[in-house]
Amino acid sequence: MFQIIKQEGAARRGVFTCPHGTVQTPVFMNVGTQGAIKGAVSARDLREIGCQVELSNTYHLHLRPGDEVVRQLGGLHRFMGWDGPMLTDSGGFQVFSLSGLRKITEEGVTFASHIDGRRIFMGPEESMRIQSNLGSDIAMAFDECIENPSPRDYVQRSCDRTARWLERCKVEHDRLNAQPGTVNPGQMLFGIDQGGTYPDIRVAHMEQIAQMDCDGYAIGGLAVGEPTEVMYEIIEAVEPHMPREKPRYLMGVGTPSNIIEAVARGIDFFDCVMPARNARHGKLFTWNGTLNIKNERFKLDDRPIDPGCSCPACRMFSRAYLRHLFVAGEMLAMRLAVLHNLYFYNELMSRIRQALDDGTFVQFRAEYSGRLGKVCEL
RNA sequence: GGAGGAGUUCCCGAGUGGCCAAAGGGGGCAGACUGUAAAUCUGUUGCGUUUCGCUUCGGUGGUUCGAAUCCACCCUCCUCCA
Repeated sequence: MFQIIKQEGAARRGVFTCPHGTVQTPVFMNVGTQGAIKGAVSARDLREIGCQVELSNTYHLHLRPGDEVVRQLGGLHRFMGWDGPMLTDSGGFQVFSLSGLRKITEEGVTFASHIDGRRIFMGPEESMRIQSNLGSDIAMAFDECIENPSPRDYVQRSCDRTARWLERCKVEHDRLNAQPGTVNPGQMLFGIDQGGTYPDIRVAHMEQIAQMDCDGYAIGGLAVGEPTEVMYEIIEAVEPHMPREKPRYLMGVGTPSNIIEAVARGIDFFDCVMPARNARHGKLFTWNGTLNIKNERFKLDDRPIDPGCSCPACRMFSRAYLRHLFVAGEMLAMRLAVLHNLYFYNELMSRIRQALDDGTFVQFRAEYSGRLGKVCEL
């Protein structure tokens, strides 16, 4: 399933095989929560911007249009027109992001739908059932993404519960895969490490779930307000306890610099809403740092966003034109910006893989880790 | 020609004696955003030597301790009647 073809320090260059194709790692998964990348980007665009894995969300698709609807239409791949690898997040992040609208018990989580307030119960079994109906290649375990900061005793209790939930996920997942008529019987399951900023809880939880033979392991609950250095320390603490031969996924991270640093610490999979959301808000990534395309300084700038980029936006349009589209509130502004930022992220991963192939990742990291987070002055 | 009404900061628009450098919107400028309740949110928007000073509410003059606010004249615009 997962083959490591090269290693440089803790960094790994691998190939992961899914029912819908192989994935070259390290990889960034493009987030299309409701079956679409926000900003008018379709599955058709994903190929052009170098997307390998598309990510969608269990909670959101369960509410709309309903996972049963998606199942009847042949699964999410067919529904949204994406035939490549796909991961579905479990709804565990919504336990965090919709914290004002839910109640947690041992059984699971009761949400008040953010759309109409309707009560939605989701536990490990429900999350697995929904993800099975969606037919993704990788299902994520149903967890609680714990807010930061949280008291130690709460984090401990939550992690214990998340571990019990994983056992239930595993049982239900295996049962559903074995059932006749399952949309994607080859669907895999990734477990998720939690533990807030407490290294010992993190490690103990990781050791516990590592024994459950998941297809991959994720570190969740990071980049939720803790300092970046703390995030790196947690990754360093947990990484040695993650199974070597299985893919590692750092959930919801992050900035280009975060990704480079996490690859250096042994992570293979990433996802983040940042490139898409920032793009919609006019903040663009370039190889010389970030820029806010809405800034007045681009009013007469006839150059592309990034001269070194060959995304659909940079191939045809100037900064001045893009700025105009943003200021004028044209939809095209967002679409072009999102295409650019996602292209950039996918290209970033491609260059990371190339550096690992060439054995030059150390140099790559030294050159770009700091630079990509700075403001682009050019 | 007659009768009414109106001129406020970049724009629209509140304010009818001191708590007003002046509400609220818009526009402008800038910032935030990390498993997406986000095409969202925040800050700022007269000048300066910034717990204070200066200039500003069509113009000029006046009343008053104090005027965007009251008075006189003037300028401009709008509506109705002839």
